[in-house]
Amino acid sequence: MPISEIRRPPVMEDVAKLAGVSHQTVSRVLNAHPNVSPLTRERVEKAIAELGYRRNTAARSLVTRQSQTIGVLGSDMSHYGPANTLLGVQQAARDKGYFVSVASLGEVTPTAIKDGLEYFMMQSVDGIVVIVPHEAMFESLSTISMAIPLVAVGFGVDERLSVAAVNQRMGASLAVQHLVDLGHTAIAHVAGPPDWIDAAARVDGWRRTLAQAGLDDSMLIQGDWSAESGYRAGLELAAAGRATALFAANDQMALGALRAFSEAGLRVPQDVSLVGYDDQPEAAYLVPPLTTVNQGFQELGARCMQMLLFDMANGHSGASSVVNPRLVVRSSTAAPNAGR
Amino acid sequence: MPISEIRRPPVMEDVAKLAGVSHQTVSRVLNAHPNVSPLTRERVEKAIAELGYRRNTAARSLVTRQSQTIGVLGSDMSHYGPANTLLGVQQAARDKGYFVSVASLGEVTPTAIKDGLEYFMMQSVDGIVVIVPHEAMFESLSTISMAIPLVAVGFGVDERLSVAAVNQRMGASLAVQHLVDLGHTAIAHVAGPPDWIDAAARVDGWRRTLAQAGLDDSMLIQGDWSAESGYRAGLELAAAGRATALFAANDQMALGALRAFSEAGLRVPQDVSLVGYDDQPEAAYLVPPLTTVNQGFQELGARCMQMLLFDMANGHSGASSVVNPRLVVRSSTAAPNAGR
DNA sequence: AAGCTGATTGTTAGCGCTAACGTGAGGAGG
DNA sequence: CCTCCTCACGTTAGCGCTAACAATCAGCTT
Repeated sequence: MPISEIRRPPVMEDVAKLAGVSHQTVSRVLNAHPNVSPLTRERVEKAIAELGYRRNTAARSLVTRQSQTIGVLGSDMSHYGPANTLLGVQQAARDKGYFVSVASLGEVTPTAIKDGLEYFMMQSVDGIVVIVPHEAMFESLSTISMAIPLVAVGFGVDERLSVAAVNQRMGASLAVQHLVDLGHTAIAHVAGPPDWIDAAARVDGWRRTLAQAGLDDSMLIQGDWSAESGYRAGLELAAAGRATALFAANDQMALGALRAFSEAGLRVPQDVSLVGYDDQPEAAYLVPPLTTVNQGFQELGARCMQMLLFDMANGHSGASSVVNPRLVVRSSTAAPNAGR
Repeated sequence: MPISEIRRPPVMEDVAKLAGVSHQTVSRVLNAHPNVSPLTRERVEKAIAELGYRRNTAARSLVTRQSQTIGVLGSDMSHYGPANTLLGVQQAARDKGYFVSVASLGEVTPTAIKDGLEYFMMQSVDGIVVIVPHEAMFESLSTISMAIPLVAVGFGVDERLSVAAVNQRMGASLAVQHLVDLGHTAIAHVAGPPDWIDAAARVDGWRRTLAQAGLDDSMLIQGDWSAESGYRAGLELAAAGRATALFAANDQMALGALRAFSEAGLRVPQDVSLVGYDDQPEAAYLVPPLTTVNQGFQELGARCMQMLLFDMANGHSGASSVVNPRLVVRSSTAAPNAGR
């Protein structure tokens, strides 16, 4: 009697039958095992092509206990930095033959983080990349004992965690030192949200560089990454009239400050110098073009994957990989009083 | 003899043993089947909690032939629109209890697209969302017969495909009509890359609205979404000195044009009015604040998931869902010659 | 009291794949 | 000429789960 011709995706057995071999031989061909004769291999490959066979990932992971996917846990993906890091990780993962499963945290709380990680454990991902640059994350992560290799991106260095990060303190130093070198002595800073690790590190870098130069570090204004907060900070600074330079913790806040200065009748860079952070593509097209700090996000993602693969092969390393940022000087910075 | 205490994740059988029931009863509890006595349910739940049991997704998908994940195929995720659409889809998927697997196309070619889709088929995703707003994608998609429900985001409407999109023509019309209403008669357009569907639709909207008003549509400049291309377009326009208004196909190009106008000594909006597109958060903080068109990306993502779920339940619908954009008037637009 | 009903639970048989082991043919070595 | 080994394959036994079916037991009906 004829087997009913239900339309269902071909399985290994179908390929085996067509090639006149056992399903195990098909498996061997698929997994590039050595002991298969070239002739058999060829026949199997032809059968695979003919049927359009694709190996069932679920069955495969069930038995191998590996899924060939890495989970990326992120938050605040609407921000430039995290979004681009994700892009970099994705690219790198794909190059290494891994699938990428993404989970976005709505809010950064220990509970949400735990849920996110559980979500990945359920999918039995082979590794996890965490792009959640918040202090809270750092703490949560240390308390959760993970059976799965995990690499955190953008964290401060800590031996309990494998980390890939940009040296934020150095980036901030680069920016502030540039202003100091130009002769500025009253350098303000609009910071990012204090619970962001990167933001805190930039504040720290700003403060240290100032201290080294023997300068005052009292002009710190709290921002939240948004252009709006930069605008408010700029207004405040213009009203106080003390600062001759502003280091903004990202380009968007710099953009906001730019508008505030413009409204207050302050010219950039003649009356006040301005440095951003991130080097978003738009930074070069502001009026005036923005001096800023470039972070290599693509490279960060690649390094991250590299570390993850290492940890996956050799167990947890607790290593860290630090990328150095680069100052990009454009025309929003000049010597103080240049225009007077 | 004692069973060896190898550290391995607990399985259903372990839970069953602890709760004194069969593994099938555990399965029933997990799947919220009706006929389980409250007492048993409670004991099973306690056992699950105690062991920290998590159901193995691979085994589950193997037998149910569903993976509870939807695949998102994207390209150009570094752009504001696609990135935010992804965010919206992710959010929506998560709300509906689905995992999200992301694949990014390096280049938009039929081969790459086919690879991307195969990649998802291998993972046996339950549905696919495509965020690739290129003409090429549109064509490729129609030729590939898909066994898996698929929704395309941001495409033109086509009955072969289920589509969720923003009405780009309407958005462009809104922008251009606003300029016309202000009294402008020489309205230029910097377009996005011609192979982007959205870009083409905006050009079309610009052209139609102009035609309706009996105005000239010869001032079309080709851009590529980047601020840099907007800058070049602005320079070109300033040199020609004919246009009194510019409609840029996105905010970044508008930003570039802004700088070009500033360099050329043209004031916005007194000498030339400027409208952007996307309403990125920064748009409100440019100098001057940018009039632009807001697209609801979150909502787009939600609609998209809604359609996908519908198609997953009822088979391919070929339906389409269109979101209407909104004009946001700020101070980069004014009546022509307002300053003279 | 025998039979029927429905609710609750257990038992069995795979899903498609890989790892471990089994087998037979052919060549090397004694 | 027989053993032993190697290569190339086939056979078998699960991986952890769900769906289908079987079994049990209480509460009714007739």
